[in-house]
Amino acid sequence: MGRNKKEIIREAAIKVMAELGYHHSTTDRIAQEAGLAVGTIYNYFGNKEEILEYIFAVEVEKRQTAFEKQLQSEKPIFEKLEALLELHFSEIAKNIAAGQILVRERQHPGKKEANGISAFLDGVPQLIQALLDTALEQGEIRPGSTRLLAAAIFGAVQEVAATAVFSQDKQLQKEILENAASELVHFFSLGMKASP
Amino acid sequence: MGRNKKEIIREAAIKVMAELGYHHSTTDRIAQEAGLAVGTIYNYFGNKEEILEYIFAVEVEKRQTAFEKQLQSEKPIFEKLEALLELHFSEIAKNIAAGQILVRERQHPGKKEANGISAFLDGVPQLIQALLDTALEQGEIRPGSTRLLAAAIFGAVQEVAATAVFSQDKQLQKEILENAASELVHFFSLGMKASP
Amino acid sequence: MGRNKKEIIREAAIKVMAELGYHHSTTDRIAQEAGLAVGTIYNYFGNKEEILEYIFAVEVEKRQTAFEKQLQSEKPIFEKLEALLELHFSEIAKNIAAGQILVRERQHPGKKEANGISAFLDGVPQLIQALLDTALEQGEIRPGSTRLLAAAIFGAVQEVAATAVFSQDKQLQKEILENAASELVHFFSLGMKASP
Amino acid sequence: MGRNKKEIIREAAIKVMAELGYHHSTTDRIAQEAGLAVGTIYNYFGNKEEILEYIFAVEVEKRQTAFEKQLQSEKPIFEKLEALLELHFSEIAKNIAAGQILVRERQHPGKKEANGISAFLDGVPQLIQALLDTALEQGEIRPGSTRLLAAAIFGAVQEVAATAVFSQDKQLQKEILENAASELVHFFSLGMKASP
DNA sequence: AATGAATGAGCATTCATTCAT
DNA sequence: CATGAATGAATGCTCATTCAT
Repeated sequence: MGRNKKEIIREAAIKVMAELGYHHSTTDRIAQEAGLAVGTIYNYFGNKEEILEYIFAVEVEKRQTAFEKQLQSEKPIFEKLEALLELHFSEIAKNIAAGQILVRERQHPGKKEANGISAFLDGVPQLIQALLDTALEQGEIRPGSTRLLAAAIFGAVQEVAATAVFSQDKQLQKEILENAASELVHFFSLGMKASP
Repeated sequence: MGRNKKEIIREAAIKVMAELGYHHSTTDRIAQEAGLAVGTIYNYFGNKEEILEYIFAVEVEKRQTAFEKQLQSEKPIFEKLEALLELHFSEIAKNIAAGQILVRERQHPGKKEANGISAFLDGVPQLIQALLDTALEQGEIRPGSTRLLAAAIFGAVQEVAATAVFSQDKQLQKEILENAASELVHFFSLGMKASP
Repeated sequence: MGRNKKEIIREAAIKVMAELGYHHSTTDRIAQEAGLAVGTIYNYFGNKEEILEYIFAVEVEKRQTAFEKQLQSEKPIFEKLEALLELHFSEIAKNIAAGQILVRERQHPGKKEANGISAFLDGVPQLIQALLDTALEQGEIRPGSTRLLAAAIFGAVQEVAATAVFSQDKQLQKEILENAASELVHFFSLGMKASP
Repeated sequence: MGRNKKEIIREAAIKVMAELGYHHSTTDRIAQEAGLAVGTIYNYFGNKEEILEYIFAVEVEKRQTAFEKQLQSEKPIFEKLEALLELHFSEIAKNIAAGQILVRERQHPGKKEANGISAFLDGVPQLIQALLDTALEQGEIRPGSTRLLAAAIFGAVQEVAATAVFSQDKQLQKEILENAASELVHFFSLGMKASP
């Protein structure tokens, strides 16, 4: 029951924050969207920021297990990566508004403690780096700074997702989200250069 | 004189916004940092957001001519790209605070008209795409969605820059900024895959 | 049973209000301290203020009978007074927290009807005045405004009690509470002036 | 000019807080009473509590110099005391509303640092005690706990003032305020007891 | 009677912007 | 042009009270 209410608030907040951005989203507006009184929000969240953190946390959790599964699998790195991106983009396709938030909000006002936001913005790059480190040991990828590469990959994925979720053209949006995983992995593995 | 004042405000705003983020930066604080009265700011900018736009606009302008020069040159695409990134990262190295803003602020609350912010966030990917389109025609790169690739490249660059400018480790920061251009272009051209 | 619950709430409220003051004491906090649900409080009290009134009322009642007894006794005024203060300070010593409330809270936001609070803040001075009026008739005390003297005495007692109950030094607290009655009566009867 | 504005706010706040009590006084209401915008209040005070502190501080200051003068004079203790009370009650007579606040508000939520409120509630009793200590050394008063006596005197004065300022009967109010000083000092020096 | 989730009026405080000097 | 005091709409959050279960 309580879970249900918290869920209602999360969904309302996603709708509102996707539309207005975190800073222009008021707690009153979120409450209204949720069909609840403002006070009710504060029975489930300590403050406005915690709502955003929770939105991130839920999205992170959705990807978490998949991530761990792939990390431990024996598949070649690029297959792992593609599986992860496939999941990521399909989740975004299922919830464009959440995708907009994931891609646009960057509040780390102090970056205190581990919260859902830094779990995503900092945690995901770290996981990617772990993936690359393993691949490097296995000789699957060329030598290079896995830290830098992980950042590059994360950024690339985020920006492609951003392009999709903020696209006005719904057809284009769908296309990008469907093809992004394979196109990006292709790009990440072989680069853009035409074969000689 | 006027130009000078506007410049003073821009620099003060960069300092403040880099530290506090756009939303937590007050006009009073910026005025204080600039050694001016708040009112004076409004003689040079219509409102707070215009300051941010101007910060972006100036950074865009710094890269503009270089971009156009490269677009028209006959060099191979990856040399062009590397030249551009070299410039970009060296500019960031010269002004870390400005880099933090470039990389963190994403206010398109309506994305009204063309402003300095969208000139960067939307314009740069478009320019990259133009670059790729030309390269594609020349057969320098494999077929593929240049739009998606352009977004990926822009995102990768932004995130690597973010890693650098928010790094506490100044030595690491310097390293990343120095090597990012060549490492990224290498990555973009040939991918990560180990050669067989 | 019901009586018991009301008592539990009163005691919890004393603990909380002594610590936080009336205005910073929340009904939730009181309920928690009482081991009850907030709603339950409202089965025994109409609103938060009534709890405070009840606290005062109970303390007043404890002193009431003693007061009446003394009023009707034939003892000299200062013996009566000392007996009353003795009772008062020993009650406070038995329940410091209640004493803190008695001494610190002064909500007469309208002073509507007769409630426990005004029964204490207004009633006690009136009773003292009655005592003095009798003594005056008997020629036990000098002529003078008994209203003013009653107020002075009440205020003096309250402030001495305040000094004690808010003292950090538990030893000092005990000392004050033990000696206050006799010292104050001495003071009230003969004043401070050194005998010639 | 600024001084003037702060003064206007202080006076408005006295009016409002005397009527409604500190906790029921809203900043909006104070601003309205002052003929200013709420924001303006915050140009002169950090928060609502500081207004109350300032009210106390100003009242304290009015009595400060007189206090110091009397402390250093050679007059007999009871003359000093009477002079002080004379001042105190005449100040209250000049500003009944301020007197109501002085007598009713007891916010020491933490009693952090020295503020105007504790300067009054704690400071004045200490000053009285210092006065008594000197008198004791001089043999002007009987031996006894000057701490307790100081508290008693302070409380007596406060309560008599309270009786006056909250009296509906304006004539009575005037009378009390006029006679309080001499009546109280008489009481303090010789007590109430009828001479044998 | 007991519960405690839901309520929403209420309020302190912030801060971009204005404009008289 | 420069100033900075004044403005007041906007907003996050609290908490006494209610009421369906």
